[in-house]
Amino acid sequence: MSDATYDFKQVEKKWSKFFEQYNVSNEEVINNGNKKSYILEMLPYPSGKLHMGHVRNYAIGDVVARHKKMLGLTVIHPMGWDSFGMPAENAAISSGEHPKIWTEANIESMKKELKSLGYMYDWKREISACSKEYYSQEQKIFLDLYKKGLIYRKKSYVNWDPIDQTVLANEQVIDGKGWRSGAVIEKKMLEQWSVKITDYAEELLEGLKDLEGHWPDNVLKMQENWIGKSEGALVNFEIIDSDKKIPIFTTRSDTLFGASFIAISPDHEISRELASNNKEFSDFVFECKKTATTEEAIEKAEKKGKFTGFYAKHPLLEGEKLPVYIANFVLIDYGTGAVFACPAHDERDFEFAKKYDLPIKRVIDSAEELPFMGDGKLINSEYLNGMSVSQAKSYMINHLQKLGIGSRKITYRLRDWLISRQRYWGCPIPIIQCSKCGAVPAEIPVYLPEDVSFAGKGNPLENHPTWKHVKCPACGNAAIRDTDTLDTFFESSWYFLRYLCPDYQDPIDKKIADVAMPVDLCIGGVEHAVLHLLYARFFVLALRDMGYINAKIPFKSLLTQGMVCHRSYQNADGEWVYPDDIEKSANGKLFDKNEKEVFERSFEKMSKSKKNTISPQKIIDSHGADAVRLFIVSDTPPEKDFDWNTDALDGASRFLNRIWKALDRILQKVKENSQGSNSLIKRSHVYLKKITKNYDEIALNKAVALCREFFNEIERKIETESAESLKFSFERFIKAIYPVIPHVSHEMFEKLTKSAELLQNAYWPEIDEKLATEDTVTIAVQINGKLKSVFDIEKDSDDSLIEQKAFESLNNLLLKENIKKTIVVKNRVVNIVV
RNA sequence: GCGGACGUGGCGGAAAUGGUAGACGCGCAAGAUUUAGGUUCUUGUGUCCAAAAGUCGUGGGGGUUCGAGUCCCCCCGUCCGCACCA
Repeated sequence: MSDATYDFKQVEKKWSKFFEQYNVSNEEVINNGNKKSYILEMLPYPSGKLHMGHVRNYAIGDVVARHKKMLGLTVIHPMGWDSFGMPAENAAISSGEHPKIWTEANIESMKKELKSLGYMYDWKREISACSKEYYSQEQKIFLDLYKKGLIYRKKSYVNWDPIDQTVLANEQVIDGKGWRSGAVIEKKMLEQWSVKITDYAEELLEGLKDLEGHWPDNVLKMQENWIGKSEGALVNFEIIDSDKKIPIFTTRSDTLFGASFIAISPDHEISRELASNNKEFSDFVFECKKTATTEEAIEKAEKKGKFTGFYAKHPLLEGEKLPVYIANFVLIDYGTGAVFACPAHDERDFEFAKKYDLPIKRVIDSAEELPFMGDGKLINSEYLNGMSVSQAKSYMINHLQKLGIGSRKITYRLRDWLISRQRYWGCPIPIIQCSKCGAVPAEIPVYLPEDVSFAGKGNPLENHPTWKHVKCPACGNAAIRDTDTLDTFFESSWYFLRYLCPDYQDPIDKKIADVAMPVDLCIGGVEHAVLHLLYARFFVLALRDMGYINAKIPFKSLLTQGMVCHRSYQNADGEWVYPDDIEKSANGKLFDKNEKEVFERSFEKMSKSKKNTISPQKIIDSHGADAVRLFIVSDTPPEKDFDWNTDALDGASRFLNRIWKALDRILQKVKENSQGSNSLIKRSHVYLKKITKNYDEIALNKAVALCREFFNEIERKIETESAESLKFSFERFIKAIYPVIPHVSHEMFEKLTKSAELLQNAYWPEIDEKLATEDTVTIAVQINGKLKSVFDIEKDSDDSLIEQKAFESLNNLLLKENIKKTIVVKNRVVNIVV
C-alpha cells in the first residue's frame, strides 16, 4: 500500500455505498427526543443537473449534519424535490415529452449526482412534490384552510398573456411583454384563490422577535419591511352634495389642518364609476394604468391628476372645501385607496399641488424649505399649536374618535397570497364550481389527468375533453372542476413536515412532528428571504391553529448561503465566452476559438446566459467528491458569495494527497513502534477545542483552516514524535476533518485503527479542558504601543515577573529613569510608556 | 429616496472581551528533484529601503485610550433589499 497518490475513485466508490444507506427511524428520534437535530437544506427544483449552488448548499448542510451526528445527536437529514412548476411544462411544450417523464428522469440523474458527492441523506424520507402521495395530502391541507376561511376567492389584477392564454408571474413579464410569447401583457381582472395570510400579519411580525440572533438580520429586516406595519388613523371625509363618503387612512393625522385636497386611486370605486360613463375619465384612468405596467418607469413617473368635480368637507374646518382628484400616484391596494394631501409636509403632495396650483399651508414650524418632513412645533392648527408631531398625532386621533369621524387604525403592507395558476403541472385545486352551490370541496384525492396535450394554447387542464366535467358533490348537478393548480410555493411551505412522515395517511404525523419540529437549521439561498420563508412561517402558524402541530416556527436557525460566482468573459463582439474556450497568447492577451480577443468581466453568479458555469459532474470526475467538498467549504464563510478559483480546487486535491502520504509514513512509524516526543497529544486537545467551536458556529472556513494547521503540525513532527502520539493525534485529525471529507477520512481511519468506529458511532473526540489550554503564552513588549520584542512565559505568571522579563527582552534598550509608566496585561502584553 | 450590510496584502479571507494585524489557503519568487514540462519538496512573500535597524500600514479625515481593524464623530465607496405604502 505505498501508492504515491491517493486513488479517490476507488475510495469514494467504496464508502459512498455506506453513506447512502443513512437512516434514522421515527422511533429513534422520539426515544432520543431531547437530543435530536433536524438539519434541512432547501429542496432543489429537478432541472436535470445539479449546479454549483446546490453543491455548496448541500455540502454545508452535510458537514453540519455529520458534525451533529458525531456529537451524539439523532440527526434528521432529508432530501426531496420541488418537482412541480413551469420548466417541466415548458419542456413538454417544446419537446412533447410529458412533464412527469421529464421530471422523474431528472430526479434520477440528480439523485445520482447527490449520492456521488457523499451527502448523508436519509433517502427513506425522500419526497417529491409532484408525486400523488405528496400532493394528495396537500389537498387535505388546502381544504382545511378553505373550511377555516383562510382560503377564499378574490378578484384581482393579473398579468395576462393574450397569446399563450395564461397568467404570468411578475418575474415572467419582461419590459411589459410575455417572456416566451413576446406579447404585450394585459392587466386582467380575474377571480382567483387567495390565502388570507394578512390575518396573520401581526403574529408573523411578532414572531420575528423570537428569531432574532438565529436568523440573519437582513432577512428579519426584509420580512419586517414586507409585512410593513404602520399605525395611524382612519378618517371619514364627506363629499359635499352627495351621500358618498371617502374613508382615508393616514399616518399623519397631525397634518390634518394642512390638508389641501384629496387624491383617490384610478381604481377607486368613485374613479371607476366616473370612468364608466365619461370618456374623459375613462381615458385618464386607462392612461394611468398604462404607466403602472411599465414598472421601471414608476420611479420617475410624473404626478398626474384629474379633478373629479367633487369637493369633500374638511372634517375640522367649517366651510373649507377640499377638491377631490383622481391621481396616478395613489395605490388602490394600500390603505383605502385614497389619501388626503398636505403638500407642505409630503413630497408627492407638494409636487402635485405645485403642478395643479393647489394651496400649500404650513402646519409644522421649521426654518427649512417646504416640503418639510421632519419634526417641529405645530402651527396654524388651533388646539394642536405648540405640540410636537407625535403629541399632535395622538391628540388628533383621540379627538377624531370623540367627534365620531375617525378611529385608530393599523395597516399592513402585506397582501394576501394569490395561489391560482392557469397551469397543468401543479397540484390541482380540489374544488368544484357548481352554478347552484358555488364552490364545493371536491372529493379528494384529485389526481392530474395524464392524457393531456401541450400543443394547444392555455392550460391543458382547461382543454382536456372530460376531466373538468363532473357532478356537484352537494347537489349532483353537472358542474365544473376548478382547472387551476396551486402556486408551487404551496408545496414548499410544508415539505419539511412531510419528511417526518412521508408515508403517513394524513399530511402530518403529530407524534413525530411534536418531537422533531422545529427544524434546527435551515440552509438555503437568500433569494427566498421573503416569500418562501414567510409562507413557511405562515403555514406553521395556520397548521398549529388547525391542530396539526404544536410548533409555531418552522426553522429555529437560518443560514443563507452566498452565491457561487465565477469570472465571466466577453469577446470583442460582446458575446459571452466559456472559460474553457479561452486561449492565452504570449503577450498575455486572451482569445476565443475564433481568435477574437476576449476580455475579463466581473465575478458574477454562475449562469448559463453568461456562460460562466462549471459543471459539478465534471469536477467530481476529475478531482473527486472530497476535493470538491473541501474546496467549496474552505476559504469563504458560508454566508458570503464564493468566487470560483480552479487553482484552489487543485490545492484541495493536493491536501488530500498530502494527508494520504502522511498516513503512510505514520503507519510505518506505528509498525516500527518508534519512540519520540508526545507533544502532539496536548496539541490535539488544543486544536480540537478550537475546531469544535468553529463547527458549532458554522464557521466552516475557519474550521477547515484549523484542521489544516493541525495537520501541518503533525506532518512536521512525524520524524520526531512517538508512534503513540502520532497515532493519537492523526486519529483526532481524521475525526476533525471527517465531516468535510468523509470518504478519505473513513478509509484512513480504517487503515489506522483497523476499526469501523467512525462509520458506526462517529463520536466526536472528547476534549480534556486542562490539556486544551496552552500552558505558555507569548507576551508582546511594546514601547509607546509599538511592538519591540516578544517572549514566552508560563501562563498566568505574576505581573512582576512578566515585567522583569519584558525589560530583559529589550536588552537594555531603555533607561529605567525615562519610564513614565508600565502597563502589564496578563498573558498578553507589556506596554512601556516613555 | 428609504432601509440594511460591508470596506484588512496581488486574491479568498483570519484576528472573544480594545492588547504581537495578515492565521489558513490561492497566487507569485528562488532553490532542490526531474531529460523537459507537470507533480512533489524546501525557503521566502503587507509597504518603503541594497540589506539590517527602522518607516508606513486595516477606504479617507478627526477623536477617545498607555494601546484602535475593533469604540465615538464626519466624509467617501461598494453591495443588497424595498421602492409613489399616504
